[in-house]
Amino acid sequence: MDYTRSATDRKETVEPSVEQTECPECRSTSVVEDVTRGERVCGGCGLVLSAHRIDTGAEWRAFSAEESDARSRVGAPVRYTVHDKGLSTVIDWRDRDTSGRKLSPTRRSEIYRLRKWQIRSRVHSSMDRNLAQAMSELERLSSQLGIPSPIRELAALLYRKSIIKKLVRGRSIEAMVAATLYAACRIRLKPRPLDEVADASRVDKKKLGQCYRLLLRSLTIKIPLSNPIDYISRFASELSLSSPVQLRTVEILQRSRDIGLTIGRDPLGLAAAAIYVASIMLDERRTQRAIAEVARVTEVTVRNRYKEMVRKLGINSMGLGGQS
DNA sequence: AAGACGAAAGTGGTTGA
DNA sequence: TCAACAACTTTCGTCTT
Repeated sequence: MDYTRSATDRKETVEPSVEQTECPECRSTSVVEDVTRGERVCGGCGLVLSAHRIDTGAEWRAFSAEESDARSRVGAPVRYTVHDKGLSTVIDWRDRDTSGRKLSPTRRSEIYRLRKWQIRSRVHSSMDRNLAQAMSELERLSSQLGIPSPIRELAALLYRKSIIKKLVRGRSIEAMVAATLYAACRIRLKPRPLDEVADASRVDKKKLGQCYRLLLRSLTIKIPLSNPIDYISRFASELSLSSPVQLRTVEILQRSRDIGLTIGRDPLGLAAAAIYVASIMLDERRTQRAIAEVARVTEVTVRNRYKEMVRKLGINSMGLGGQS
């Protein structure tokens, strides 16, 4: 029997790293993976983005289909959303092998040693229990919020890190799960309003915010400031607005940023106001209330932001309600 | 009657002494 | 650690479409 089989024998299909796949030279997002050379190369300009990556393919050659099957590596892909990463081996207490025979004395002492270590690592079993609970909560939360699985996996990875750093101790699992999910969404530039995440879980906004900030400090992850533009496609589709409106909204936000209208302002309020203005300009008007609702801000905020935009961007406001 | 407006008071988080 | 502060929310009365 082979007791040494471990994660290194398995294909790593999940990409756990947090880095962006955009070429710093030409801004192209087409990145070519060259697994045999262990490099990632920009498809636009050929710049090598990272080298010395691990080749996850087989390290032997196969000359026929059957051979390829026989020699391929085995095991399910490692997944971070499964609490034990899909790897689990339990050493039985009986001194018998799988066919029920007694073990030889040397084998027996070897097994004894392994068993001892498994018991010693009980720490891990409490961690496992925590993880199992956390992962089912993560599953529930993200399906309720409609979070795609790559982001889930990232959240799961962050959660693992925070367990290792003992951040969960003294805090509720739910709160930490919600915080990691919120963080994962932001890292992948698909931010969700804090309120939305808080509502979907049983955690209040304050606790969620605290956990999130803790996460940032302790894991030292770089998280891009949330950009109002990242909210637009989702909000626009919830309001069933056409794509020209979305484009106009992006334009308005970019101009607002250029004149410093966005600093210190809630990105949600900015997104909402820009959508409001664009919707009126292109004759697909939505009420302040409706927009405020999907953006989870108040009508007052929408109003204040959009008044500023109209005033400072010099949008001549025919039909914009304001004083000519 | 619904939507928009704006004043005033309250809230939670950040900043600087 | 505390007070000042800016941004945002809540609430409410009034005006506009």
